[in-house]
Amino acid sequence: MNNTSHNITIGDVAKAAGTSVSTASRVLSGSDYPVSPAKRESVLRAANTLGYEPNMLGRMLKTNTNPSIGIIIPSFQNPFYTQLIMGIEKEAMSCSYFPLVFSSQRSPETERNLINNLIKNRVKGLMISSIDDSPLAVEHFVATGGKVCIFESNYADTDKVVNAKTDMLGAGRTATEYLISQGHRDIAFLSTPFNRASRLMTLDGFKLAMANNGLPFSKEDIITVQYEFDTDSDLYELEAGRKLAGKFLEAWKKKPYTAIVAINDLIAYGIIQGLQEQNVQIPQDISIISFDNIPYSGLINPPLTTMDMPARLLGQRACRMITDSLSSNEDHNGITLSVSAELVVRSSVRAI
Amino acid sequence: MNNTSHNITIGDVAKAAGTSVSTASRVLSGSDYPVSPAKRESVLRAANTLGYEPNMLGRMLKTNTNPSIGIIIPSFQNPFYTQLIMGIEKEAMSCSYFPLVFSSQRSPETERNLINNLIKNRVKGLMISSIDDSPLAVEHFVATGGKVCIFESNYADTDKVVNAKTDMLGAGRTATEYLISQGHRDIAFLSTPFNRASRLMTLDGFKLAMANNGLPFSKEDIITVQYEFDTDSDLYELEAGRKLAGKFLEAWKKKPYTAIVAINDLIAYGIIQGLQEQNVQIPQDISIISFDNIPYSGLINPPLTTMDMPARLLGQRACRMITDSLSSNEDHNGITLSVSAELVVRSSVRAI
DNA sequence: ATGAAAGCGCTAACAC
DNA sequence: GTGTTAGCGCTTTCAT
Repeated sequence: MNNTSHNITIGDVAKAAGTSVSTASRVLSGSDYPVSPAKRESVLRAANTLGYEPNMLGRMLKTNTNPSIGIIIPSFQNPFYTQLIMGIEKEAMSCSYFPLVFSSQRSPETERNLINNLIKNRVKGLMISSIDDSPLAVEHFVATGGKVCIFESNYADTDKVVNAKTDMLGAGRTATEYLISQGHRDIAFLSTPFNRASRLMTLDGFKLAMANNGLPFSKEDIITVQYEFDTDSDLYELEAGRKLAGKFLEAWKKKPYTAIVAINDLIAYGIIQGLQEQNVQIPQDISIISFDNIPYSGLINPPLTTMDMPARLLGQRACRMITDSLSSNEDHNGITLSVSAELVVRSSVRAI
Repeated sequence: MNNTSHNITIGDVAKAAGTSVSTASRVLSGSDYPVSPAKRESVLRAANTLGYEPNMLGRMLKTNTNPSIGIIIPSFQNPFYTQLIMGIEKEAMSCSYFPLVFSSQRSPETERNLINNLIKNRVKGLMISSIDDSPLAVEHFVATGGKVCIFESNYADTDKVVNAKTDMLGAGRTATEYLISQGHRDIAFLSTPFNRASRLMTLDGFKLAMANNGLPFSKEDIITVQYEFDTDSDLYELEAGRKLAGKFLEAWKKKPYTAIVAINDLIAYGIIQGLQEQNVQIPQDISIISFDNIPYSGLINPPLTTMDMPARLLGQRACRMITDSLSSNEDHNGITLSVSAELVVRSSVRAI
């Protein structure tokens, strides 16, 4: 086979089939425009013997459409996002949309570049868990006529997009109430910074549950670690969790905590690891609960009690919103999709 | 801002700048063709005030190039692939190539579709961990002038591509020798089917180490589980591992195994889980070692002794091969890139 | 240094 | 039902 042979085009096919390019196009593009069975057949055969592959670039340029939808997540390392992607992919492919998955690597700049590239490629759908502090890039995307779905961001919800999230207020509340039901009263809340709306919601759920049960809590009960970073070889969350464990150990000297709520499973893994290194037993010495229920949470020591977040389902539903508005061209902006979390009891919380 | 306003093109910019489209193109496309500073300036300003975004579709169609490289992995769920992606991404972006990541979801058909879509989009670089039994799709890709790197596949290596892998023979051997050095003589090898070349290599390493140490082994020592499948909500490997545990328990009745080598960490997690459910203690009752060293392996119970595979490094190096041959247009086909694994001792193997 | 014009591969009027 | 043709947005000869 000759590699230097020029790319074969629809014109070549038409010539070989003895038809016009329009006819060839009509059959090759799957148009419903009528073509006689005979011609159709010969076009198909010609295309086949020539090994014709349609050039999507030409098609997309002409039709000003792009059957892809862009997906941007902060990291491939966190199974929560990975499951989200899988939900989106499944839905997208079933609607013949092409999922284009990118990681911003937790860099706002990379995220902006990614969005810009999407614009340049005339991609019209975007689903994103944004880590940028500004909605500008996303707004730019919608200004060019794109539909977007935001899963998470550091800025306020806007009605120019569809928002999709798990009900973190409810989840935070349920988790905390479970701790309380097991007899815990002195509970610490360990988290990465509250620049993410979702983390704030979780915290609000925690506060609500405490207040509803007449349990006091102070600012000192809320422990955060200041810097987000992406180490090259490790899970960032594990590092953060270990740092959190260190800070908690300090706080523990001043107040007899019996339980921890951790902002997510990965962070919890890090906390547990940090604590165990200091010989604190879980759940004997301290209980811990968190959020996500990623696939490893039943495997670690101790098996983690956590709130299951239906990431796939969320991805699927959210994707449907976008594919819908892409094909119908009527948007669903301003609506907020919400799925709720469910308690999964394992062994990291003990009754006292 | 008016959403129905037509897309602004290079022509619009040229008009606003009072230049020809050629001049506008020369500055906007970053060409090194000489343009007077004055004109350049006015083009830039016009582009900026109009909010011009170059249409990559037009550019790619005209230049017959696509600055993207396609990446296909079997699943987003396995952290090994996830780390591989991260290595590739890093390298690709540093060379201004755009990484396009897809999951075949372990479906050969999906994989073929994905490859075909890449061809249709005139993407010229492909890095793949293939699960297809046939190299046809990949060969088709190279026949259209593409460069490809194969990490893993079920078919024989070809010199039409660059192959990149971890030295599984060496890894299998090292792992087994470690077991032997700890006093183990009756060792079982648990794996998903040997349709993957890499699994076969690992097995060969195992056999080699056994033979070199004068240790007998029979077919019965090699335990596999027949079907690969992708459950919707769980890690396929965990299920497979649990099944493997069941089969091993049977075999154990007939032969006093003291150690297991598992084909990878995720499978090992499943095996451990299955064994622990039957109250077998690890490593007291049985030792286990595996391959990958994914980030969770230090966290599970017991912390897993495993061979660390430098997935990121592999991804990075392999990507460089492809970007190189893409920009230089001289290919590196036929060469095989190999990185070697390293033993990480934790607590799942005991000396006897 | 600049511009006019051809053409990448495709689809969609429009005419027949 | 079929074919001719314009043109999507861009780059790149080729003149000047």
